[in-house]
Amino acid sequence: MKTKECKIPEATIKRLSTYINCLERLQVENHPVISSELLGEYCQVSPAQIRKDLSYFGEFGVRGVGYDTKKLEAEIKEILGLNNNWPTCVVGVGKLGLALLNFALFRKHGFSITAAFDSDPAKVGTELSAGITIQPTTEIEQTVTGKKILIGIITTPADAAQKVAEQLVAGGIQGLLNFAPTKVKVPEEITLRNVSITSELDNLAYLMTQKRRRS
Amino acid sequence: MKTKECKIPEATIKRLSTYINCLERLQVENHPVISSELLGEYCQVSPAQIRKDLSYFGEFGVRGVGYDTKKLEAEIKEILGLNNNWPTCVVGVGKLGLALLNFALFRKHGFSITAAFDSDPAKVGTELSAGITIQPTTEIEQTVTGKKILIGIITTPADAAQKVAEQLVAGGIQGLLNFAPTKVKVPEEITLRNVSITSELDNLAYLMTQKRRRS
DNA sequence: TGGTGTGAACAACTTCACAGCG
DNA sequence: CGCTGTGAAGTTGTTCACACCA
Repeated sequence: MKTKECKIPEATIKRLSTYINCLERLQVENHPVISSELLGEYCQVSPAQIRKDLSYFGEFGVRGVGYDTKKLEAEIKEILGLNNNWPTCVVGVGKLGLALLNFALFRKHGFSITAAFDSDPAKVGTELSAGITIQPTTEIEQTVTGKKILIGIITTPADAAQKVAEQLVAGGIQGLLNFAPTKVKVPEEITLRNVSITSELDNLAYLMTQKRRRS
Repeated sequence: MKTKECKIPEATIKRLSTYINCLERLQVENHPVISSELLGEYCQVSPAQIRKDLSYFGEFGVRGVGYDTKKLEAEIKEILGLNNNWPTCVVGVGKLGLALLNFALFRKHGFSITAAFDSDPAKVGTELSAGITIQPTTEIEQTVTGKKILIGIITTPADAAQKVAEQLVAGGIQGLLNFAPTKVKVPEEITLRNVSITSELDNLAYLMTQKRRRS
């Protein structure tokens, strides 16, 4: 056992998240116990990789048997901090913003969206599900502070992203997930992830072009 | 010069995509030429990394000066294969699907969405912008074949994703981008990328939990 | 016996440091 | 003189192979 809580590869964290999804599916399909071999097949990761990933955090398996799916899922959620409740808000209620607001999996992972903002006066005042009403972006700072919101999801157009990020920071946000197609800059005490949807497609185009050129 | 077209790190490809975005912004902001130093600041990548990334594909800069922003953008687009026209379709016209259908940046990168499918009879027949009408998922195979669609974007719920993937493959698709929160499996000649939105948030939660525990 | 946990070998990626050129 | 292009050094992440234990 090591349980050294530092120097964990970022890639490991990314995979932990996919293990959760697979473990949920495995429970539904009535697998109370699973080996790293089979789990690897399910989530397309090598068995050695899975064992290594888990070994950073402790010993969760039983030798000669495997892992208890339910227990392991709970352990990973604990590791990732998904057992907390994370008050979250969305800025930019376009199609993408709405998609995220309605995304059931978020709630299951501990993220509860408690506010939504948009700069369009026509949208402001619209009641979304569960008592959330779209507020104007001018109220970002005070609402984030008042509701103690910790995570902000930015789904605005590129040109609004930086300003919105600054408003969220001013309100005391601790983490930001930015879907706008431009990178935003925030003070380094804020945890930030820039997600680029286009780059995924670009990547696909590159791989396909390679295959085409090779043949 | 090397121009060895193999063994390019996947991370490099991901970054090329972000360079394009920055270069576009730089042109708007009237920078005809840029050094790796400054470009690095813009897209939050080290200057050495940028030079190394580009050196895999050729020599695009002028020593003592820097890179021509416009030319470099064009070169990178060529490298990624974004100067082709990629006929693309979307399966699953929920909020996320609609967001992608309306995403202007896709067209700029050469992806033209030419069909949309949904299993909900209430949605079938709805005309989206530019002459695209939502078709039933039963027509996936024949439409993909008929319109010679090369890329499929899956934005269905998890339980429909695998079946949809198989229908797209049957129609002759060459690349798949899967947004459904489950991994799909396809023959290995198909280029596949699974995108997990939840895992981005999970990642954020982990990083924030770490910070909290440390302090 | 069978599958985990893990150090040690290996592979991939990033940074350094400086030669080379406009 | 300044900034690119790049081998070589350093760092980070993955796979191997086997000890160990239910």
